[in-house]
Amino acid sequence: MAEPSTPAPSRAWQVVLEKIENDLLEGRLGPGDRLPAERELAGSLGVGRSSVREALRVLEVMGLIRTGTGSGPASGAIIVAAPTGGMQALLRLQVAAQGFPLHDVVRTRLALEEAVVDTLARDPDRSIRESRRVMAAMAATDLTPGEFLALDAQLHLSLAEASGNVVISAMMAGLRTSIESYVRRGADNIDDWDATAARLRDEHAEILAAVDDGDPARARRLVNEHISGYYAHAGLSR
Amino acid sequence: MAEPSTPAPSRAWQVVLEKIENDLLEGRLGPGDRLPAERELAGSLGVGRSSVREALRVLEVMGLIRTGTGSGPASGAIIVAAPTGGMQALLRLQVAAQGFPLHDVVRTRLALEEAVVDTLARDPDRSIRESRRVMAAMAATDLTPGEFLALDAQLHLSLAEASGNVVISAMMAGLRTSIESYVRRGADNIDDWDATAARLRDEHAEILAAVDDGDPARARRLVNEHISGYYAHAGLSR
DNA sequence: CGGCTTCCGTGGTCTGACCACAGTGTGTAC
DNA sequence: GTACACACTGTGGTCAGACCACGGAAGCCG
Repeated sequence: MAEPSTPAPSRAWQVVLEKIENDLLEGRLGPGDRLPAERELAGSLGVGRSSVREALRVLEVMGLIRTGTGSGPASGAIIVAAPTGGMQALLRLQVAAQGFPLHDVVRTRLALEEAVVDTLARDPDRSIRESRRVMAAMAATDLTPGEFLALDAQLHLSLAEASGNVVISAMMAGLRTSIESYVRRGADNIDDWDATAARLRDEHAEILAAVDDGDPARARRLVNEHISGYYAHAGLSR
Repeated sequence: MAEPSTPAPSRAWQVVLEKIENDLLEGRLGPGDRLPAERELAGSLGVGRSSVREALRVLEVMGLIRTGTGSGPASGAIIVAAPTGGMQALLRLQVAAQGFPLHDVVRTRLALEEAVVDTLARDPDRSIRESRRVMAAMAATDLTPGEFLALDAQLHLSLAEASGNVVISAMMAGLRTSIESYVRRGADNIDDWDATAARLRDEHAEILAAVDDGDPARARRLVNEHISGYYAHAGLSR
């Protein structure tokens, strides 16, 4: 069986990427560590600095490193492993390039969101205090649709974070932002916004109640109706 | 409310990325189209060619474009929107950088896999012919653990594809490869491989049967036990 | 001792120069 | 007239070198 992880790095920047990934896997690099300077990396790997920079750029956009100028501990490329940023960029671009149909994004969000409330309902130890706080903020009646939707996003994201799954949190955040502009546009299609907002508030309360009651099935059903209902109402169902 | 999509692109490569993303969103670019030449892009945007290349590198790793040398229709940067590659790279790197804990990856896979069989069981029109074909191939008794696991991955992926959700398919493929090395290593922890393989075969058959019967709940339960059972057996549960 | 200046190493960027590659066109030999 | 060989052109891939802005650190001077 061949080595799938080393498929002949024909391009110089792939050499850099691979070297860093290996250092990561072997434990030579970890969160918080600083990468060697670009010029040094280029010299030690026998490639040009521009190739190093292309690899670092990829890592930066994927949310693995953060780069800083100047000197001191905050300078250079530092492993941060911030998954959300990378997932957001990937999903946003794929949706823009029509690699990810809007409908599939919504369906995926549905699946993940159901899993989140299912987990929360099964585990009474998980704290959803942050979610309650956001929900309280949404009770204000003088919110613009934009503000309301921003809080709504925050609420759903806080639930994902409460479930304690970093991967799902990152995916949810990414899915959400990738369709953000469509959601905003969808709000314009809604005639009676106040009534819709009131309904959404009620649904949120019901979902949290189901979680508190430890009723995964009900929470699943409610969250499904909540999301698909909104998309249908905003004319985004297809 | 500010413009979240244009947060002051302080870096030159961000200008390029943003320009391409906007062209994508406005429909000026679409799958199959060719991007302007690097030198031309650099000139029209007022940035250096190296900055253009950094942006293109990001797009390439994310699976949005494919670059080719030489001349003719296959040369240059072409929009391909191949989501799987980008998702694989992202998840693999994030797991390597410990941004995504193994346990969360497995739990996410569980959630998505359950959603897949749920969808398939609810919709009798979905064809799972490919999945049956792979399952038949797995019936061979002379497979090495590596071959068996490769077919297993193929089977699960084919189910995701049968569900017709590109996003979930890409995520599943990415999650799978991101933990591939651990799965392989886990196979070594199993004493009686033949017995394990036989059990996995049975479980696959049961899952497909539940799908055929149109029983989403049973399919969910079986697929959950199938996956978490294997990880527990291989000592990867934590 | 305190404040200021200089220095140095970092990433960020641009420019120009090659190379390999693959079509295209042209010229020449037959 | 045809067919083959060659140079040409435009593409990405890469490298080297030169700046710049930034920010800490060391040294200098009052």
